[in-house]
Amino acid sequence: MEPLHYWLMKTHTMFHREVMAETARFGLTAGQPKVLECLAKFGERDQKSIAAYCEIEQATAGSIITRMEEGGLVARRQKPGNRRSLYVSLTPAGQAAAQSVLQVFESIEARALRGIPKSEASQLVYLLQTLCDNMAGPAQATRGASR
Amino acid sequence: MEPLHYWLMKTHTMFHREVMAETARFGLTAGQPKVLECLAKFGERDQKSIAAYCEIEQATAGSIITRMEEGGLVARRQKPGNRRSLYVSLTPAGQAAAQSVLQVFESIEARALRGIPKSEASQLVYLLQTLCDNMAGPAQATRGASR
DNA sequence: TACTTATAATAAGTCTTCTTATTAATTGTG
DNA sequence: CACAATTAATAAGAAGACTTATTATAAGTA
Repeated sequence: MEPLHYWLMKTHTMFHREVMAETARFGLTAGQPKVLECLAKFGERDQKSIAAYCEIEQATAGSIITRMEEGGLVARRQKPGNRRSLYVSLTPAGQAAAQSVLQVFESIEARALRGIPKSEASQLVYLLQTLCDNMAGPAQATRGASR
Repeated sequence: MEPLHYWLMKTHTMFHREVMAETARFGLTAGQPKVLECLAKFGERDQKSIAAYCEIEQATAGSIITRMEEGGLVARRQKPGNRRSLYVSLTPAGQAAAQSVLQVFESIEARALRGIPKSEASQLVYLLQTLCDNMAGPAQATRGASR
């Protein structure tokens, strides 16, 4: 049987593929759904924190946001007192797209979890979180070393 | 708390990031570890089936393999009786790289699973497989419909 | 056998992603 | 206050990923 990382990759890829199949007809491209989700959930945000949420680099976020700005989904503005950060927010068109994206996420997730008891779905999320915590930690469980 | 798909994305991204941190010093780029894993596990293979294992498109696999061929990791050849498919196999250098990749995969996976009982790790894989099956199935659980 | 359909790979174009380097602004320290 | 260090964004260049279209080969059918 294939190892854990194979299924991690496959599940993620399939989810992404389903999302794109549903959202491409709104004109969204690969990087955009997550950015829309982020802005819908947290509101106006600077590019650095959008990148962090989406698990991509700042430069990548910047180019995706530029394309979204050109497409009229988001707007960038400066806030008084901080001329360094750029704050990104949804335009009305962006809000509409974001709502569609959230619905698509929900419906695909519901479909993926079909037949799985709620307790096991929670267990799944818990395990994934634990994996992330472990990977974020020191490379070796060097018992007391690290930092 | 973030929804399932967020953790799916994050776990996958972190795993990939760790893999690249360990393999980039061998000169491997992002798409190559999975191709090496595929060839190490299954031996000589045509590009279509490599793409299927890696969950990428054929055209993408082609360009990754071209780069790997230029780097001396793999070789392409035709088999008598089939002038359509190209069969890809590891060179000695590719086999060495593949062994390193398999070790890296194993060690990161072990680290990610630190503290998680074996039974729960199996449960995790089972759940991920179920998600894949569900997503591959019909879009609506139309109770008896499908095909 | 000839024609149609299907299959494997490649080509071209766009977008995503990364890394490294640069620029501008902010913060911290002497 | 002036200078150094940090931080946010952008620029540039390479690789990966997708889509659509093309080419060559193979298979199926009339």
